[in-house]
Formats: sequence, structure tokens, C-alpha cells
Amino acid sequence: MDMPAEERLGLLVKRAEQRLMAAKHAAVKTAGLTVPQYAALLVLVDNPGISAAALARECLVTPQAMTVVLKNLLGHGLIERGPHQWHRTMLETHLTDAGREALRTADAAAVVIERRIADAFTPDERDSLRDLLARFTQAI
Amino acid sequence: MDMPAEERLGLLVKRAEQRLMAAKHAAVKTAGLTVPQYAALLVLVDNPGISAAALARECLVTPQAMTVVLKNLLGHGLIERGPHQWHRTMLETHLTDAGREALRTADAAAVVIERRIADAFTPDERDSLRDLLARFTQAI
DNA sequence: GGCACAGTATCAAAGCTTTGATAGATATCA
DNA sequence: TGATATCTATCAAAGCTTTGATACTGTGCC
Repeated sequence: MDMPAEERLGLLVKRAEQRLMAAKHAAVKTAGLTVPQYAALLVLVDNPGISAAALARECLVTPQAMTVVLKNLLGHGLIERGPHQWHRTMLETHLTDAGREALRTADAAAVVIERRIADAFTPDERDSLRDLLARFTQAI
Repeated sequence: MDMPAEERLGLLVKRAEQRLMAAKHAAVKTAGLTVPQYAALLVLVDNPGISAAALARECLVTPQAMTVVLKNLLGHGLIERGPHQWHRTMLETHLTDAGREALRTADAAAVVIERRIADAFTPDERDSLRDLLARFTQAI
């Protein structure tokens, strides 16, 4: 309580992220996806056969969290999972055609938002924001 | 997939917020609190007797989400809830002494993080970041 | 070969969040 | 007074996230 709320830069970042997530959620919802599901599919399309653990690392969540996301994607028929050739302890994950289609729809909507954000700044301002956010993250 | 990941400013904000939340979570954990619980207590200490619905609006979450947070705070003896004088449909929420103590501990740890972040920038840079984030939020 | 280490998957518990639906109380206006 | 609108709380369902614990498999070193 020593620090006024207005002074806390963290609050601003949190609010910005909150608004961003709300907008993204609404966007990918048109494809029947949640944001974590969309994020997973986005990594998956460039890494066919990736393991759940590797996918979790890529998405910056725990393997347990990714397991739940994959379970739901599997239930909706957007991915397939099967045993790996020689790593018997691994499960290969692949996109289905339905998954590719959902990702295409969701990404189109998500890009609209990113584009709207990017267009709100000049190239110099974008660089500036990138730099400030990098130092923000670094400071933590 | 038309837009490279590096170009998406949203990703940078998300990553910054993710790191911030991880740090804050570790900080308030020393007081036995979660981040949402800490946020609720922070509003509560300045608004004694506030209703759960108003608290939810203040914290930018749904009343249902706040109900769960309050249930857990109640279970840990950090708050008290009782019927309102004339609004029989309202429940007044108040901090207990244990709640005040937990908040004091948690806030001290949280302020350390905010201070570390603030110190990473010059006053001009802080203003700049504030402005850019405001426009970021506005653009969405 | 045997052993420790790292990677993978999974179960369980606790907690946060949303949307949707229900029900009771208060306030406003015709 | 009565209808409408609004605010309150709460139940239910679905989903995401974390920490902690368990077990199996492959790799590298002795």
C-alpha cells in the first residue's frame, strides 16, 4: 500500500493483456477454439508429430496444462495422436483436416486484431514498444 | 499464418504479462495468497463492506469468479461476510485481522517487484511506456 | 551389464475463469 | 399499485493452470 496503483506499471501491462486476451478469445471463438487451443494448433502446424511435452514448452505452459488442451482438441476431432516409431514413451500429435481448417479460420480472425494493433503505431513506435517491453520483462 | 510471430506485438505483451504474473505469484505466495486473492484484498482494504459484485467489477472479473475467490479467502479466515443492513440481497465483506496481516506481507513483496520494474526506466521512458500501452489497449 | 539422469506421460488436488441460467430484492416509472 | 429494469447472489458446466507425485523409457557413463 506504499505505492499508488497509478504508479504500478505492472497494472498497465496486465490491463493491456487482459483486453488483448478478451479480443483474441472472441476472435478464435468463431472457429470454435479457445486461445490456448489456438496457440497449440499454431505451433502444431509447423511441427507435425511434436510431443505433448515439447508443445507445452513451446507454449510456455506445463505439460499437465497441455495435456488438458490436447484432450479437448482430440475430443473435437481437430488432432490425432499415435505412438512414436521407436520412442515408445512418446505420443506423436498431428493435425486433422478439421484442425487445419479451424486453425485457418481462427488465425484469419486473430491476424485482424494484431494488424489493428500494429497499425496504431508508427514503425519507430513499434520498435520503441518492443524495446520497452523487452526491458520490462528483463527487469523482472 | 500470414503474419510472422515476431511481428505480433500482442505476443510481446502476453510474454511480459506472463513473466510479471509468475513473479507476482511467487511474491504473494509468501503470504499464502494467490494473485486474484491479493487483488481482491487490495480493493477490499480501501472499500470495507463492499459487495461481491462490486468487488468483481473493480477487479475486472465476473461475479462468479469473485465468488470462488471469496469462498477460498473465507475458508482461510482472511475475510468475514455478513448480511447488509437494509439490502437483504447483499452480503457485506470485511477483512479480518489475519486478512490485513496477509495483505500487508503480500503487498510488501509485490511492491518490491513493481519498484524493480519502475527502476529499470527513466521517468521519460515510464511516460512513454504508459502512453504506448494506453494506445495499445485503445486500439483493441 | 548396471546405474544415474533426463525426458515423457499421467493421476490427483487446488484454484481461477468464463458463459448460461435461476431466483430474490430494490428502485423507477406509468 | 403494478410492471419493468436493475442489481444481488448462486448453481452448473466447461475449460485452463499450477504444484506434487508416480511410472516408464531411452541415453550416457562407469
